Amino acid sequence: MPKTARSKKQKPAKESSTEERIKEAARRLFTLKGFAATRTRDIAEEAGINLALLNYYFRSKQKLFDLVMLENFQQFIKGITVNFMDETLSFDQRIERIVEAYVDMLTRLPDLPMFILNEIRGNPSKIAAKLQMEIAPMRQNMFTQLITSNEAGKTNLEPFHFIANLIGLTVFPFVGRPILQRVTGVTDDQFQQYMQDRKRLIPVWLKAMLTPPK
Amino acid sequence: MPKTARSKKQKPAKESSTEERIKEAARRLFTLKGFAATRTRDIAEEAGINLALLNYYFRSKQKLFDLVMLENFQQFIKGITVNFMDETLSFDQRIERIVEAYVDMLTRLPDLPMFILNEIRGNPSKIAAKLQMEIAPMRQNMFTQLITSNEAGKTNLEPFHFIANLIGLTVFPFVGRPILQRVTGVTDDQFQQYMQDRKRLIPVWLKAMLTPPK
DNA sequence: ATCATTTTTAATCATTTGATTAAAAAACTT
DNA sequence: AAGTTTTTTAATCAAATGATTAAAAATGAT
Repeated sequence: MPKTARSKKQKPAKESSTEERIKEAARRLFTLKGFAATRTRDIAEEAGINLALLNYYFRSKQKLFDLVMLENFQQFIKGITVNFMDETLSFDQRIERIVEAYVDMLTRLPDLPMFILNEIRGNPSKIAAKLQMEIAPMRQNMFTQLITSNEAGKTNLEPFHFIANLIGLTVFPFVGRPILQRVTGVTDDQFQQYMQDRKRLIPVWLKAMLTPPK
Repeated sequence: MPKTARSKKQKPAKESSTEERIKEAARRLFTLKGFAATRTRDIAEEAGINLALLNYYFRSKQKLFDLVMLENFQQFIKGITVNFMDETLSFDQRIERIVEAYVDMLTRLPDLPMFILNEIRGNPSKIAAKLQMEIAPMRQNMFTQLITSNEAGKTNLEPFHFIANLIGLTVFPFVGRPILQRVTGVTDDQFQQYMQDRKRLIPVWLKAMLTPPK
């Protein structure tokens, strides 16, 4: 048995311990290929360990997946909540921060959104509850701002559209990158530069959408 | 052997022939769960046929998948090309038509984009060539329009951003629907209505983006 | 050094899964 | 009806795959 409940020995924190190596190998493969297409033997090979160790540390493929999934998921929503709940920022500033945080996160972890979207589709209910909990306060906050703004006559955009546009403009280029790069013919470097540009552009666009011309 | 090359007998066109039933069952499952997660036995059950018939008609799971994949893919890009190459339409009109065609298509086949995105990610090269071919003329056309428009000083938006925004605003709500509905708390009916609204809104937004305030 | 505990390995198991085969059933031809 | 072809089925195969086991190796404690 692996010493789960920290027993006598000290564990070297976050080092490249076997356990950590397996988890990171699993994260790479699961995130890239999904649950069904990932073989436990591939994970073992990627981590450079014996197949049995995977089960020794994590009991089963499913358990390992759930663990990775949870961590990926938390990573994914961290960007929004942190910035959005900062009461010292104006609405516009929050949008700027969220877009920036997201572009940075997606630049580091470009496969994350597809992974999340796939898993949510596969298990509509499993993640759903968690998601709703974590995101509830932000939703409340953003809705309130938009609705009062609408009532004041300054804007006239449904919160649904605003959120769809915010996420769509920010996340989609990463999700659809393979198609997008083919269609537009941009190089990897150019793509990265465009993503950086969007940090500045998306907030401007979103603002423009809030006050449509006609 | 199945009579592939139309032999003596007449095949009842598009009826619910066994072959067609298998293909449609396969399409549903492949599109919903992806290649790896779909079992041939599930397809057989969904189609209400014996497992061996799947191989009798389509040789292998992979062959069946490739067939479905190709048809899905053609379906997916049909909407753009048809409308975009219509020389009698203005640029603005083309955008309106594309958005409308896409929203309608995605309303009918909401799982298609995730399927395409997943498969392209899995086989970067396989589909890529086909995609590039089919889309090349449209790309040429749209780029030309945008670049001349930029040079004339009327706009100043990179074609890359324009295309990313067009696809992002149109396709993403369908891809991210599970998340989006949770976050915003809208019902299925409301979602459909919002998508219909977006046919009108997206072209307006895109136009607004082309002429940014500052 | 000796012993106990933890970690790692090779071998193996049991199930799942894509595919095949041989025979039965159905459809069609004459 | 008899014969031929096409379609369908049940049974089975072979490989892949998740998991387990028993023993070896490594690590730590006394």
